[in-house]
Amino acid sequence: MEDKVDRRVQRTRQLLSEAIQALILEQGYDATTVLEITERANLGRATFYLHYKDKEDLLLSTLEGVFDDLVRRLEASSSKNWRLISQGAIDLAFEHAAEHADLYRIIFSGHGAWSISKRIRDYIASYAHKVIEKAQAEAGIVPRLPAEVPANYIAASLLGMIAWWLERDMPIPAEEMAETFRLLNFQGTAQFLGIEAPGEQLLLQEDQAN
Amino acid sequence: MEDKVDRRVQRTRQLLSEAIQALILEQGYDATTVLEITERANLGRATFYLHYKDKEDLLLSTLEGVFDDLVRRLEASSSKNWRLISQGAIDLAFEHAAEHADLYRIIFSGHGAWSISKRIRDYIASYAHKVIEKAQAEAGIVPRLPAEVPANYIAASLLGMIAWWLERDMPIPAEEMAETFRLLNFQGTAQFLGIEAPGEQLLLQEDQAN
DNA sequence: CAATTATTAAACACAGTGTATATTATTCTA
DNA sequence: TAGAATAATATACACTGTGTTTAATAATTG
Repeated sequence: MEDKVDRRVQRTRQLLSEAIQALILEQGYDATTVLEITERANLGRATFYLHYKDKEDLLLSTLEGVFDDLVRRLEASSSKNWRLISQGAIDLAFEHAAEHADLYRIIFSGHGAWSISKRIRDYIASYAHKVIEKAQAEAGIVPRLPAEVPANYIAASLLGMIAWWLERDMPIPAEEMAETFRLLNFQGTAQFLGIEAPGEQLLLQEDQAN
Repeated sequence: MEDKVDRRVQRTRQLLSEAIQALILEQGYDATTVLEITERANLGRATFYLHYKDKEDLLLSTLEGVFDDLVRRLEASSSKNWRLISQGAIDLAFEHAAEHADLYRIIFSGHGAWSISKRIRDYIASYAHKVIEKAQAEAGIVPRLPAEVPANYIAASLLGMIAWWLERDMPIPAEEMAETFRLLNFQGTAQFLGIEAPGEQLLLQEDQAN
């Protein structure tokens, strides 16, 4: 499609992108300088400023790509059935994180990537928002809370689980994590405490130790 | 107790602490310089380095205080009954965030405060870990997951809800947020979707719209 | 009051940033 | 494949902010 971009530009951007990723993982965001990035990429420092405003600009445009990829795959997996949608989206989230683990680590490591992290969270929340409303309409449920609240709860807990999982170097396979997350998120944590949840009268069957 | 600290030192640290908070809220962490901090505090720039290594050092020691306060209050509210403990801890978390909203905003705004944010999360997770194990032992439940997983799930979702709540300028009172969090966290989100949760055969009674 | 300790301004070397320029190298395209 | 267009480069420059040192001054302590 867009073959009009000069090869040199493609090459330069690619090299800078790779260099900043490697350096951030090695030394952290703050410790990484533009000079180091261009040295690692084997480019002149002035070249950097031909393409990016500053370090953050380069990092954001690097992460942007991964985020777009996630969005594309989520939209592509859309089906009519919202149950399958939410099921698939959760699978996809963990798969995608595993696939781009290094970049996700940069995102979750906080520095510099905060705006991206927030955008991902907001995107997931709005995605969850849609699913919730669709499901509620279908089931004829009268919402007890504005959908925004559970939507953000879902986004925060999902990202939190992914962050924790990556920090621990993914000790559990992605599918299992997705399953575990569904268990915790749909059913709640009460099942682990052997209690009925407070506030609402909801009966939970609990496993009995034998 | 520790009255041995020179008044001038107390005053200087206090002023620097206040100055950096105000400036970060006004301009963000990165944009704030040591010179600006000392000007705002009406102190010489050299004085800064008599007390702190750098900007981050000052910020961390500022936030440390708030974190210690939270921990102290959590330990103080300890009772024998773990149900009350977890109930009270959640209330306390939202109250404390509301009370120190500005500082929490700095923490959640990512920059510079990441290590504090992580420490708070880890502390909450270990707190939840203890509660889960106590509850499981008491109820004779055979854990289906290592307690670390639900513990981190709880920590992430709690902090996520607090962050969201502060970002939206606390549109809901703290007690209500705590109640909402308990609802979502203990019972899960399935109740909002009108489904039984997947993976496990667990019967949920759902509200029927009339 | 005298001793101690904190604050201060000033000057310094330094690291990193972002821009401008003239030259060289690569690529596009006709 | 030659010529036009564009990209990369080295170098130099001004600038901002950092962190340290020094010697003089001020505040606190006992």
